[in-house]
Amino acid sequence: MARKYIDNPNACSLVHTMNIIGNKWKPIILYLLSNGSMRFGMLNTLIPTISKKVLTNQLKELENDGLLLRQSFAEIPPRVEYSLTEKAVGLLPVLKMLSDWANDAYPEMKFEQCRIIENGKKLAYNNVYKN
Amino acid sequence: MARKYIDNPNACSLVHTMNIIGNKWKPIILYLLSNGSMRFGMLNTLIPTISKKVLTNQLKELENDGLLLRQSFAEIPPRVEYSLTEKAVGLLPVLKMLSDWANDAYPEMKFEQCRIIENGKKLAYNNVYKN
DNA sequence: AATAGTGGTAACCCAAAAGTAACTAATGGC
DNA sequence: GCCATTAGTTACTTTTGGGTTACCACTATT
Repeated sequence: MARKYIDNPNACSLVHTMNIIGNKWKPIILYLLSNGSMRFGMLNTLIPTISKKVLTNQLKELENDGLLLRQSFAEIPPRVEYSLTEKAVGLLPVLKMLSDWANDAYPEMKFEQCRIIENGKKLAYNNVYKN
Repeated sequence: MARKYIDNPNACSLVHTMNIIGNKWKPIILYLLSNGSMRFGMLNTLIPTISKKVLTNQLKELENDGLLLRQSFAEIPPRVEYSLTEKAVGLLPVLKMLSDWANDAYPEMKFEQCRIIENGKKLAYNNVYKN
């Protein structure tokens, strides 16, 4: 009687990956931070539809999972910089592949080019997220 | 005054990808089906912790997004076979990279090897999911 | 004296996702 | 005549994720 093997050596780690980044906001956060470190308020501005509470929460979880580095400066008003860890940097090419896949698999969707411009101090990215 | 560009040409398609596969069950379903087509009951058995209602739902969504092919045979008792579309096959290497990344980034987790064995007709995979 | 600016937190609410248990249709086998 | 079998569905409950508003601490600026 023949044996049939169903082999998923990767299913469990895949589940883990999805637990870490498979939600509404985290891939975007990682993508934004791939441009370099960024302050909390900047992230909040660049993702205008996220609430502060949720952004705080996502950042905390990403930090706990070792994907983000959080640097808090003792200044007034406060300044907190978030940046990617090595782990997270290793994930970027895969995220790129995921988005490339979508562009390829759903050409009819013509995904927007999310180019966001900061001009000078604050006004420019204000302009952008107002649009 | 220097302009600073924050470029995410991929953010939107990435969001789309996450909407399609970024949840608890879908990557596992795709991974299981990468071994070939499979019946509803088999999927239900191999993912013992999913409820039938949710499995039905996930399969329906995957089918609607063009990742799964559903073949229903007019037999009694009913037989329904699910298999991957070309789109989904194109996604497999990326899923592989995601799981490889987790294995690499979290070596301390020592993810289980999810090897599931079907022996003959039914008993074997019964044995497996009972464990 | 008042206000703006920053990175949060606390209390509360809501909708969507997921889980549970019972039920169905149609047939073959006992 | 009765049960097992399969791929669901239905109705109901629970859990989760996310959203909203208000508030705080501390200082520089007006």
